[in-house]
Amino acid sequence: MPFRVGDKWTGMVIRCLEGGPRRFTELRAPLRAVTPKVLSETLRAMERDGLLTRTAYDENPPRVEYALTPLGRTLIPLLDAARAWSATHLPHLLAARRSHERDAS
Amino acid sequence: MPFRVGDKWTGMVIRCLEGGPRRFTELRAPLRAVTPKVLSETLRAMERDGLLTRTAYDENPPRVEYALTPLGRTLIPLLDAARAWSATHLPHLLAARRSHERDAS
DNA sequence: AGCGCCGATACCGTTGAAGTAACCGGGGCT
DNA sequence: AGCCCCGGTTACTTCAACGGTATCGGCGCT
Repeated sequence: MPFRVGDKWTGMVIRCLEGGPRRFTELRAPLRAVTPKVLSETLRAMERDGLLTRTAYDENPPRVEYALTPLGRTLIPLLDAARAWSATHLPHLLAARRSHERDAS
Repeated sequence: MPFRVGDKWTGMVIRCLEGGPRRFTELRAPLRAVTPKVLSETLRAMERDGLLTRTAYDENPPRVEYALTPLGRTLIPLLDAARAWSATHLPHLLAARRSHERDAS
């Protein structure tokens, strides 16, 4: 794929926007670990790819809202599928990994 | 996710193994661009995670077969879904990207 | 002896995503 | 004046993935 849904943050941004538009700081709150720089890079890349829209309101304090486009929403089922896979199979994978660590030790 | 299906090669390896076990050089052939080093790194990581098995036959010349485990096969539907998404929506995404490039120029 | 096959491994360099820390401007509040 | 809020930007650094080239060991073939 020529773009990275597998980016560290793209998927989580989509999850946060599922329920409707969110502001920059509203995105930062649930994603504690993301720095403003990385978040703004992620958002700009997603806007460039037509996955979300950025709307600035000329108010005070400034307000900027990010919202998924229909194209962005088409990714939700894929994320759901990935999440379902993780719920079902990730324990097996981690168990396999641990047993290999045991072999090595 | 704590492991990278989004790795550059993991998905393609799964595709190549869908139809049955393959040897190291049989994997290299369809994946022309992959160097032996990167392929063996990918395969070892996948084996560690229980996605495939490695079987060495003590013959001459040496023969090693890689085969998907049941766990590895559970990823195939996800790859199918990703491929279907690409077929349907990737053109839209690329079109959006191009129109942003035009804005910038 | 020299060469090739197979399945790698060693060493080293490049690249790009991600993280860290600091700062900015415009407005309002005290 | 000094501080906070919001929505970022800039410069610098770190780190793992990826890639290129060279090489290895065991064996057989000629």
